[in-house]
Amino acid sequence: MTEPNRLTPHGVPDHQPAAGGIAARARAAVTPQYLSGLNPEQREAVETLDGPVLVLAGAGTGKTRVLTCRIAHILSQGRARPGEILSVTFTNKAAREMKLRLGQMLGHAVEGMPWLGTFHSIAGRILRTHAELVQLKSNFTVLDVDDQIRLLKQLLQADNIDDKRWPARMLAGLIDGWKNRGLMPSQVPAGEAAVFGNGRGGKLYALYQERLKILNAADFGDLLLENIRLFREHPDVLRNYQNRFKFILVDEYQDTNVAQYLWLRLLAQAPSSSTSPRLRGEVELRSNSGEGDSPRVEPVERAPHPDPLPVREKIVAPASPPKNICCVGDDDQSIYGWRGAEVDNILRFDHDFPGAKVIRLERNYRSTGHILAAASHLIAHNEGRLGKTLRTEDVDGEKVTVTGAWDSEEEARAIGEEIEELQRAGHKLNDVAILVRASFQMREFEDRFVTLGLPYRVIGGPRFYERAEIRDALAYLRVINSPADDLAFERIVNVPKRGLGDATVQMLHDHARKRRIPLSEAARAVVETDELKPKARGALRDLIASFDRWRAQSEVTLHTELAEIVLDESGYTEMWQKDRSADAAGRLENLKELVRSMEEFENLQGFLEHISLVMDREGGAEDDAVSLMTLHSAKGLEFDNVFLPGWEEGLFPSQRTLDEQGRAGLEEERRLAHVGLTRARRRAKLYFATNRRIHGTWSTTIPSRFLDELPAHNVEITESKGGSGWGGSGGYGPSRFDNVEAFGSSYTTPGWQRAQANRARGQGGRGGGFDERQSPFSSGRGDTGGFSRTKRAPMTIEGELVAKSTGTTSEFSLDDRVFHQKFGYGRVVKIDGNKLTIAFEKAGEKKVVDSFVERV
DNA sequence: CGTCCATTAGTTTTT
DNA sequence: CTAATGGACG
Repeated sequence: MTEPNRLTPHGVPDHQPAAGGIAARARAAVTPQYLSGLNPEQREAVETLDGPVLVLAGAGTGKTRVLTCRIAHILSQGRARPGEILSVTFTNKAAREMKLRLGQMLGHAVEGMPWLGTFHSIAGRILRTHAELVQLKSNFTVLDVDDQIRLLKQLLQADNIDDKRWPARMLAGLIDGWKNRGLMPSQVPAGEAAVFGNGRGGKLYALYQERLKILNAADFGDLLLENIRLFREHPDVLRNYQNRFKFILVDEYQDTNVAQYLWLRLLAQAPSSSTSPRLRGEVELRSNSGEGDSPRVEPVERAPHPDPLPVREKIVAPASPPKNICCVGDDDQSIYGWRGAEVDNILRFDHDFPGAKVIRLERNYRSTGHILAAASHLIAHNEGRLGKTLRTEDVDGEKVTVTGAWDSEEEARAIGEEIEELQRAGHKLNDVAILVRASFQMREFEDRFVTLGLPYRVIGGPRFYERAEIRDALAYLRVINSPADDLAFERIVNVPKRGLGDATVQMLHDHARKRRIPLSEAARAVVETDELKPKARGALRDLIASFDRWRAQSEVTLHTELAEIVLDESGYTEMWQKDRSADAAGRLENLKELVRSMEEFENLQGFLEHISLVMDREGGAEDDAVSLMTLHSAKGLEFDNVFLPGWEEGLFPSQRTLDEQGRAGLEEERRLAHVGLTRARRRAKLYFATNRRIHGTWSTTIPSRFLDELPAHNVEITESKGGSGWGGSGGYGPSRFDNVEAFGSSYTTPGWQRAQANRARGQGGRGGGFDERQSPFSSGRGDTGGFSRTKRAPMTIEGELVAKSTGTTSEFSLDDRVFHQKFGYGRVVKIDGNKLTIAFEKAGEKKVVDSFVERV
């Protein structure tokens, strides 16, 4: 119906012929062609080159187009050369897409943008050029998560910390969190450092950093953090970059964490003459907290909303002309808060960059009216937002559908059938996506699709370079390239099996530590002694000889050939060829792919430097298949038909997020729902199941509150097409539980009984309706403020009761032994109306509402 | 040193 | 219920 309008909203030349470079075009017309296709707001965002600009770009409003056009504009106006534009994205995919689009727009006039890339790749690149200044060598290794954990395990062992009680994984998470917040070991608040390993968390962080330096390695967080340190300790280096970058562009600004923010801030400061007070401020800040364990002077109080750098306001004097920085983002699509992203960064942009111009892009070119209205109405329930109103000129289209299913199996069956129906109606499977909250939901769909013979592909999952076989292969190459890479050496010393087990490795470690030499060197020495059993000694000798041989060959052989030789001679390929398991063939295929991908790089060194940062596999999208992915990985994508299963309390919004992040968590979940809905161009279909198996046991669920928050006018309740259903009733709506009731007396499962009990206890006969303002189902419910609803199962946020059930006093008494679905068994220690404080045997003390526990 | 069984935990994910 | 990890045994 509206195809033409949707595809090229304003005749925007998405695939402009590459002919006649920008210069020609600029000369030819008053309005260059790349500008003529933009709407007024987009155009303003592109043409406002001076000073700070914040572009609030809602879903589907042409964000990437604005960014690329802006770059084209800067170049064609002669305001900067390609090498003077810093343009950062979060993912390689986004960076690649921008490069591609720029190429299309500019033809071959520009030989790439050297400073267009991800935060990490650009920071890493800067770091490599000045590695010595931060105690690294320019060929430092970027550790993957696996190496990181192994290194931490070693530290824990050396410190005699029970890694059962204090898992290395947890410490890795903490350190990552600190790095995300831009905190060096000395800056970690004492209280936080103490939570790990009986107060040794901070010390371990410091030890870990020390070890990294010895190993000539950096983890992902370091790429930014060490870069920040570099800039702070060496103002001359910083000034060099400040001068170089005339324009800074940032994509997905809502996802920046504190470290990225600080990094940007440093670069965005106006380049200053040598003795700028601002710069001195920066330096002093550093020298205060200095290296080693000098007393920490700078203030780091960071509650409740952490100010990344309290001294900041003094550092950046608003007086100086602000840098030309343009950040593009959408606060409503911030879904990575749990990973350290600070929505705050976008919310306070004009505070940080005084005089910033804020431009809103609100014209949506993607979705139909109903979908957009549903998404907008839903997200309007969030409090902490800058506020945008998306609008479309598209037709209303089909209403968003909500379908209830008996259980997750039926949900999968129903969606499967709908997809087949779409297929029969001539839709491409490539235009269909299923977006789930959590990956465990995918299984059911995969099972179903396999039965149906419906082609599908899973997006996301383990990344290419995270696969064991890829990391093993890389480890071999790393050892060849850098013999001191202990982590790599340790990884492959016994892969494939050579009879060099823990005992041998342990002894190598001892030796290496005593002599302060790398493992491979220790191995060389130990082989000369009789400390090892002849068998192990022989195996180790062979291995060392192999590495010597390969290293010699690497001087004269093409790196791709070398890789083949190594994989072959080490017996690694053979190991997988012998493997009879199902995925062995795929692994061999991946190894081939790895070798193929090496061709893009000059040499081994260059390949290794980039592999961990830019390697991601682009799965063959050639075949027509349904896409199956999490909501998170769907960001930035769009499909004609989007299925959104699992809209149930506890799953979506995720109870865990609510528990851990409270109100902010709920808002983030809601943004996730908003992202999900706005992925759809033509059809958005929501589902909830009444019963779902979680950790193997069935439990009854309640429709998501987000369903209630949809505007009734744009939503249609449909019947499950899955068959067995609930006796063909109207599905979701005021009557649906009644229907179930007639049906359900034959059910005797605990889950069913619990559902009955809950209903009887004044949760009402309705699990929900739509927003009452417009809801045809509403029956005088309370407010819609999100938290104090009455017909909703009580939910707790941060242990606080956010939804009251009835006002009656509790039927529980002190010391009662109770059972809670989530927390298990416990004892009542305090009663406050219907709020109980219970000491759970496993989960500790929690405040819960009485209707969620039963006496046992 | 390697294999097999038991125990345990169990969102979201980029770089 | 499953996948992954760790400990005990051969």
